[in-house]
Amino acid sequence: MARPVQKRDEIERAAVELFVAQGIAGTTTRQIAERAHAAEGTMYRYCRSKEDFAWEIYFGQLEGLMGRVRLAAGEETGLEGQLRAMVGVFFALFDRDVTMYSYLLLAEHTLAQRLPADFETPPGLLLRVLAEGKARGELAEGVDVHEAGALVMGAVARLATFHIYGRIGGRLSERVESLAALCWRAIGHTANQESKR
Amino acid sequence: MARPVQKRDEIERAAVELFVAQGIAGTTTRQIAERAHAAEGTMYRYCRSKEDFAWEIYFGQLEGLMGRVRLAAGEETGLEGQLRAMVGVFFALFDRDVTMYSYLLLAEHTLAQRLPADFETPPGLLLRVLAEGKARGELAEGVDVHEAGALVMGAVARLATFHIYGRIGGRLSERVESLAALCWRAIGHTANQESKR
Amino acid sequence: MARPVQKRDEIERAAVELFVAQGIAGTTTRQIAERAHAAEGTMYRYCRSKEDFAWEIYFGQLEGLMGRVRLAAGEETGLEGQLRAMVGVFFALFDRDVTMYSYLLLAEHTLAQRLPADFETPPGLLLRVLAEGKARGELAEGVDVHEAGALVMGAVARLATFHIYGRIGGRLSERVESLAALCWRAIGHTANQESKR
Amino acid sequence: MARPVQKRDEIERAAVELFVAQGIAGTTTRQIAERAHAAEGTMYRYCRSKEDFAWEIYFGQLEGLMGRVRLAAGEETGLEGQLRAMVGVFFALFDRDVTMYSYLLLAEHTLAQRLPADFETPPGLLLRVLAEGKARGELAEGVDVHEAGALVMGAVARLATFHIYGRIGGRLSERVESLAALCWRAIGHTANQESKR
DNA sequence: TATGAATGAGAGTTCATTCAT
DNA sequence: GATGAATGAACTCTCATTCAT
Repeated sequence: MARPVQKRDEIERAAVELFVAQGIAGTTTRQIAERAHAAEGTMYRYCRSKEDFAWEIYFGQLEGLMGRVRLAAGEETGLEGQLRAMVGVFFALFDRDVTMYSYLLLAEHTLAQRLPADFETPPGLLLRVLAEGKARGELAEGVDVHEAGALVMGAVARLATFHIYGRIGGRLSERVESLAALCWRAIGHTANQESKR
Repeated sequence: MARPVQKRDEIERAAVELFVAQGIAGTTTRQIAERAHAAEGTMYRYCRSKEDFAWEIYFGQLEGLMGRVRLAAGEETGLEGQLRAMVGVFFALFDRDVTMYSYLLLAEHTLAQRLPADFETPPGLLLRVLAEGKARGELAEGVDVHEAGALVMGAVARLATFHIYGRIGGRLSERVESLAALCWRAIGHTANQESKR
Repeated sequence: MARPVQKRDEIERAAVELFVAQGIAGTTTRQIAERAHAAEGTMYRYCRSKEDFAWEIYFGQLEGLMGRVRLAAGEETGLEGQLRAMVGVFFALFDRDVTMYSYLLLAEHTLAQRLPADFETPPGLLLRVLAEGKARGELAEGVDVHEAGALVMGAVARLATFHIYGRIGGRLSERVESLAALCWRAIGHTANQESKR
Repeated sequence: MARPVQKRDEIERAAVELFVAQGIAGTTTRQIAERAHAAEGTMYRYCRSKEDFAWEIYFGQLEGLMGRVRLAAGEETGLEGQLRAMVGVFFALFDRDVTMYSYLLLAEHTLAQRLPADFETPPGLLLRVLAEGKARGELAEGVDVHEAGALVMGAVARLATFHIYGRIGGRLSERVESLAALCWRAIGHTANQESKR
């Protein structure tokens, strides 16, 4: 009977953009309101505090991302395929919404601590997948799961950073194959693996 | 003449610890003073503003780190050795002072933009070293320099994160060899490289 | 044509209850709306502002009360009877609607100043009645009208307060006789008065 | 070594004056600061919130008052003398500091609820003294303690109100004798008491 | 008539900074 | 050099009020 909700999405988007550029604590509610062409009070219809708002956006997006990553990884049977699929999901998000990707990266240091203890994060899932792959003998001999995980997760995050800071251009999706191959060469068990070292 | 600049170090340390835990904007001068057992006004004998303080610490530490990285890389001639040496410097800092390592990592998103345009950062140096190595034919065929850089830089940063969040323990210095080897298998040119793929 | 001004009463009641519990300034329109099961904007169909609303309720109720007090006092000729009648009216209101009684008491400090200069308030009427009684020789010798008024008005107000805070129970109407007698003993002129002191 | 505390008293006084005139919720921190010739932030060196500030002033003053009332009542042995002494303390406070007296009166409706359960308030003490007097046979026959208490407490409070609103002038201390006598006539047991009624 | 999303002035509070001591 | 009381701009958040539905 009253007017329909109109401003919520704009405010959320404005907030994320500013959070990414200036940090959460460094962003003022006035800046958010201005960028969203809304009044300062309006965002408080959707949250109890700025921190709360930041958290809800983070959690909602992370849940969605994790769902997609799990789905993608689940469709593959081999470790190599799983890694490629996961990288693909991350880079797809990057290409579709750099800002949100950056927000998830940035919020990791601040907000991830508030996640429920049993919530599986991207690094957590990756480490699990690698451990399972190792159990199936798909990891190269002597490779530590955590080092492998750091390598893959780090490569994905860093390549995104390189893109954000303008060191590379184009779509990250186009680099899924080559980056996954790079990683696989480091950690994967292949037929002629034994001849190495 | 005894005890000049007595409180400076305590304040600096307190500040960095809090910056790492809460972000720069999220840390108050009062918190810093309390943790350093100093008065609120004291830090202003050493700087003009909180942001200034954060910047000076960042810049000073980064300069020191870069000096050591350059030195270490300069003592090697081959790319493989250079990479191992650089990883060694990063992990040595981590083992000696996790807080400062974390601060440099965190400040990258905020303060790195204020660096002089010609200042070479860790990723910048790494990419240069990789490019030079590639020119010497030391990179595996078809490997993109930026992807290689993302992989190495990312692996280093992520393994530190894993340590900070308690996924792994021990000293990172003990992992220099294995992590460098992992990276090298992904990107390095070796004799039996041709047989791969 | 059915149900005109449907929500007004509910809103008015909710408002008074909250005003009594939290003060007028301390009560929000949202609280009123919630308690009245109405929308936030609805009360503005009945008034121009919250303060206005508080005032209108106060003035309307006070007018009604004053009418009843005047009527009751007018039916008596002697001072003793007049006082008893007035106390009776106050306590009748208390028993019928504690909330409204409390509201009139509370609003005295805030809203009474906005009353027209010629508006007769309960203490004003009481003092006038006492002064007229004194002129008829019905007040004990040497008794100051204002002190007598303070005693009667104060006793009435305080006994109500005692009830509200749970110090006494039962209906105040049952105490009209005894309290009026108490007061009369203090201030009234009786045959054997001279023997006192 | 830093400058000495200078503003606290001015701020407290300004706050109480405004609280009395406009209520606690109706007074803004900006108004307090202006009236105290202090900055807005200064009051937050002495309290955690405006409500807190109001409470601390209330509690401190009430404690002091109760101490004086108890002392005064304790110096008397008969009920009549005790009542006169208590009225004296109340009126002495009124004459010395009307504002504070008014504040204690006003805050009764709002803040008294936060008092510890075992805290004895003025009405509480009065009722206790009356009950003890009654046990000693000093109360007139058939007089209810609560009605007597309401009469005394109410008379004291109302006379002050009459003064505040300009109905009477002069010092209330000069009325201690006459008001106490009035009250005593209503409730006290005297030799020729039996002849009454 | 009633709703409740939106508003924005202004509230309470924080906090980087200054400066008398 | 060091202190911490004081400052006041700017912050987060509230809430009386408006108005499209």
